[in-house]
Amino acid sequence: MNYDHKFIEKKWQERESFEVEEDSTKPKFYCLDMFPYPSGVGLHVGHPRGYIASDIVSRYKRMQGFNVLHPMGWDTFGLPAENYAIKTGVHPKITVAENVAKFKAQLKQLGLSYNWSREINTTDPNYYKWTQWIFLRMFEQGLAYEQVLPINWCPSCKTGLANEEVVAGKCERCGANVTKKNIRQWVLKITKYADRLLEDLDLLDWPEKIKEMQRNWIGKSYGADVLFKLNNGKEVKVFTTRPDTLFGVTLLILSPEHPLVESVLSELDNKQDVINYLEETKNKSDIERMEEKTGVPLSGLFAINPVNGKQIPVWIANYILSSYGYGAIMSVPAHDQRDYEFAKKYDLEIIEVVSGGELPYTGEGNLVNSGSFNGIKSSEAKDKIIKEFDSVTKSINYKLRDWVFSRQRYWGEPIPLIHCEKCGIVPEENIPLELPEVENYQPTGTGESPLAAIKEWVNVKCPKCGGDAKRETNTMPQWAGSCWYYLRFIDPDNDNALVDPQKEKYFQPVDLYIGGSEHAVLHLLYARFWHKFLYDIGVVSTKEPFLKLKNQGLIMAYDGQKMSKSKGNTVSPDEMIEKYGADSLRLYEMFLGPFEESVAWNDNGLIGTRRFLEKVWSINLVEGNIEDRLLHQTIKKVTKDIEEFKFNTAISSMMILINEWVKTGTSRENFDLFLKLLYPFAPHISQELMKDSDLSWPQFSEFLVEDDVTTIAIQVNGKFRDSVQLAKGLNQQEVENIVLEREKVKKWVSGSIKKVVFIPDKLINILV
RNA sequence: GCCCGGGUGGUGGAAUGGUAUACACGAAGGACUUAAAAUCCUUUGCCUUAUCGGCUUGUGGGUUCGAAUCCCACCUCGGGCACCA
Repeated sequence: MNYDHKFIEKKWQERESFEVEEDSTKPKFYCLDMFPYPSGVGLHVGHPRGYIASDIVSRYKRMQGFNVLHPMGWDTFGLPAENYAIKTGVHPKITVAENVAKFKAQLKQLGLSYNWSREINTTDPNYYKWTQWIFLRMFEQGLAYEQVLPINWCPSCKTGLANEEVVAGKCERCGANVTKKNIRQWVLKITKYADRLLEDLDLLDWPEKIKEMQRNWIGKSYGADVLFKLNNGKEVKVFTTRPDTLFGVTLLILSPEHPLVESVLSELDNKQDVINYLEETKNKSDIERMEEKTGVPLSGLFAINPVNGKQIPVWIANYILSSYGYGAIMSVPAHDQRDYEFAKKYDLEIIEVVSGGELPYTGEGNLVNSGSFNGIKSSEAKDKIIKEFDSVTKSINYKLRDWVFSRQRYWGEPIPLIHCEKCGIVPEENIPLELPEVENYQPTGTGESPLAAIKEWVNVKCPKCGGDAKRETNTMPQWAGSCWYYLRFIDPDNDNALVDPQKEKYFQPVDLYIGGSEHAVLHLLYARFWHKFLYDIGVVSTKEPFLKLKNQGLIMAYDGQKMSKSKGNTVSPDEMIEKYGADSLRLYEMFLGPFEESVAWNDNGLIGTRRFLEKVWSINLVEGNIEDRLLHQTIKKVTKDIEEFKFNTAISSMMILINEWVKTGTSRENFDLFLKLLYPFAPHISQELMKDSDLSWPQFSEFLVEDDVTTIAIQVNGKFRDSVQLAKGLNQQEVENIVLEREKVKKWVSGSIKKVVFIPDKLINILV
């Protein structure tokens, strides 16, 4: 009988279902994939790599007796469906439903063992009711606030963006150059959690790389605030990490957006120059602004250095960020690369205060030109200077910015707030506040979303005073729904609570989370923030949502490029499944290379795993239950490899076993043990061939794993010359006697033996 | 510029101080076949006609009885951050 993968895979996919018991007497294992945004083009072979790995672990854990929660859902708010609606007029709801159906069918074909009864969808009002609920709780606690400030603005998507969504000055979604726009927006106070988000990284079993990226993103710096008095009586505060260089300050520089600039304009000798400069910088995108350092003095204004009373000029410059620190700096050209460039360009004073090297020197050294601090090490001078001067105080700064949370687009969760002239901002507690139908999806570009055009939705009565009021028309960003979805899988149909506390205690945290590393500072940081907030208000019982994280490497196209529809280099899993079967595809994706590294796809590789399964299919069964050392060594190896995410070597060790059995045949009992090893990787064929109905993970025999003979490598002067099979446990003298009698060894050993290095059961090295 | 991670046959890769190139693909030769496909067998790092042997894990140095593996310098590829004071 031939191996008919189509028949077998259909049969077992119809037969198997994987619902998880809510039995708290059994140990649980929560194994989660980052849920996808279902795009219109469907999956390519790169997508399922992570899903296959999580499926292997889920099946393996079930076999070990765990109650495995392994759900799947859909992250369906966002721009692609909305842009498609703008182009075609088809409602995003319809597009999303089609795409979800397509993705689901593709995942099912792969034989992935999801708990489908727990499926969720972020655009379902029963789901986003709770996204809105969390927002309202944040609003109550003052963590969601309204502000009008220049923020990152994508002129192509016509919406504001969070810092995390700007990549190298470009919009993360569409690649357009990001500009600044002054609009009203809702902001979440993620900075309140900066320290906890930083410190709790230590609790996590995550790739060091991702943790480091989050640390850098949070960007905690220790230093000092310094208060400079101006000659007009006003004050400017700056942040510095180098209070030890205070005697070298030759300039005070403000960002063009600094509030002081506006207020001193009339006092300046060069008012028109400054106005021209402000106008010029305002019209530039971030990228243009970063091209060259420029600045202009505020003539007539000077500041007094608090450590030595020295008068220094005040400038504005384009390289000073308004969003970091206080939007102003003390400039020390001798010990800062940027300040040095700037001072050279405008021929400004440079004073060396730390000795140690060519300027600009940014390292440690002894202080010079620093009055009574001369000769002190710069590392010690920091604290001494802070202690000495009242206007210099210890301070900490973060790169992390609060999260700009409103989008001027249609396809997102409505922000459940009402603006009342009398009562101010009033929460809409009648949730879900559903997204209304709209005729025109086109973003307005005015700072309002298309929802603003729907008068009957916008105009409401104030829930507090009953007077005329208007709804907030901004929507939530892409990332809102994915901030807490892992909690909803625990209790997807609960209408009274986000999640039942008992169930939450049982299933949380996620034990294993698998997904791409592109979410390192987006989803993974936002979700940790929301989780910590939910912990604070008693909704969840753990400090962190995801205990262990694994990032799958990308699967590159045959040409070494990233797979994408536009490059036309994608490979469809459907085609591969049709031709070789889901089991072969699953094996191949895991066999390709180390899970966390990116690898190039090659259709031909599938032939190898298909041949392997055909060999498995036609193994000769022989009488008697032979004690099979290789089988038990394979059980040990596969078990260890799954635990360590080394799926490629697990499969290669199974191949070695099967290559042996092709020659020798094996017993029914031994074959069933092997099929259980294969089951997590290739579930359909394994079940088809298995006779044993007990699907538990096989144990290896310690006795059978150990060989009683060993191969000893023989080196002469460190060079490998020969090897010999010997019984285990021989001592050096015994091995030496045997080895020195061998012809090959005699040939190389001439003259007296100086030294012998002996590693029991492994190696002998004779030095002559 | 700074911070991570890599560089091993024709290809994907294995080996994290002890026989480098497991496993797989591809290629070459052979068997079966009227023929082809499939399957099976053999060979397959490089140099040397072959043997004997020598060389080989990006490059150069070092530590060690012994280095792909540890240390130093450099080259190179990939990812992240990027005026964060």
